[in-house]
Amino acid sequence: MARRVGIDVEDVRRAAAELADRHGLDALTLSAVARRLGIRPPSLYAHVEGVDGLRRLVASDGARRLADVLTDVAEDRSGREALAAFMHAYRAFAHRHPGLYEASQRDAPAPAEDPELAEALVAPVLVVAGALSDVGVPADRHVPVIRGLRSALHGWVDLERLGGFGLPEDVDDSFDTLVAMLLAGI
Amino acid sequence: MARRVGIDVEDVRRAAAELADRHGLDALTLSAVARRLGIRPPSLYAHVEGVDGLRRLVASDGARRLADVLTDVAEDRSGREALAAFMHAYRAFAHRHPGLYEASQRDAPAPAEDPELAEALVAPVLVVAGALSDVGVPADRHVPVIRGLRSALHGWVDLERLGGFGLPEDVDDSFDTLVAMLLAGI
DNA sequence: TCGCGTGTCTAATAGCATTAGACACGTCAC
DNA sequence: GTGACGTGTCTAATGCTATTAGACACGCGA
Repeated sequence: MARRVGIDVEDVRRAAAELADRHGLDALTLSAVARRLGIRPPSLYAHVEGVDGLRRLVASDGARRLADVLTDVAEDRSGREALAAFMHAYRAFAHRHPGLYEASQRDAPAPAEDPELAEALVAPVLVVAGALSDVGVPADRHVPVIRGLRSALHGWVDLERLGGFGLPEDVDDSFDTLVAMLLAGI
Repeated sequence: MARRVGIDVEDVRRAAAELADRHGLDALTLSAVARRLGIRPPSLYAHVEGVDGLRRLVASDGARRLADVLTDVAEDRSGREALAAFMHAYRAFAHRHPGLYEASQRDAPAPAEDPELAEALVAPVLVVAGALSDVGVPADRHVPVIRGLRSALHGWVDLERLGGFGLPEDVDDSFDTLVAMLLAGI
């Protein structure tokens, strides 16, 4: 009555990511993942370090995929066009993968614990820094400006997730306004 | 062995708010609140509707207090000065009351369920709208601009809470940059 | 003084994470 | 081919959480 399936960490990651994206990060429990994989909850301890490990797994997956998307979208653009594309890609990722996105911000392992991930996260920063240089932002202002852009984007998608925009005005249009505001403010 | 204390909804609110601010919103459980009040968890059901009710209680308290602070700070100012003061007050509140702030964004009851709260939340919006008019933003652009400001502020304090700003650069200075960026972008 | 409502309690159920320890199965050495 | 070992599962048990049901004490008002 054992060895029914032969689960893999990759299987756990896939199941957890789908669960988080479909039912929210709060629904990401060991029990739910085990149910989905057809095994019992304690069996998961052979693959991840408890529920914290499960969350880290999803978080690093999400962070890496977000970083890849953001790096790619700005690859063959520059200046304002690159920045605008970057911002739209950020929001699009959060919409497509709400669970992965939330996990990537909440539970991402510290750089010291996952140096490979930390390195992957540098790429989009460099891309944005390049675009900022294109539009004349001096290098010593890159960090604060990037922090501001990141805050605005994260805040936007988080408020969308929380249902924070109650008024009937068009949300896509408002996002375009935010992009324009940020580009003008840089 | 009953009627030891004589707890009040206000007592529950106070205990819950302090717990959330000191140990994070995840530590806000019926068990923890009951322990702090010296009663047993089931006794709390006489005051709130389970853990969801507890969270709504904290959330509406936080939302109202945040709205009051924001309304007050911009009261005797106008234009850019009012907007800058508003933004700094927003961040300051989130720092002083991290649990209340997070709850106010995550668990605030829907306007239909708490009309009185919904009305209180209108005040800061009107204040900001007035300041936007001061600096020449047409009324039909107020909603998208306010959404953008709110996103940037929420994203900033959320990333601060999550420990998202890893680099050594000064965070206060970066926030000033964000304020300047937003004011320039409006 | 008696009754009733308020606010507490205990007891019990159920879901979650977690640890300990048993065991089956495939693989690899011989 | 066979035996041992490691991998990955299982059951059993513990503890914490929320929640419901139902008992009961206390004080206030009739």
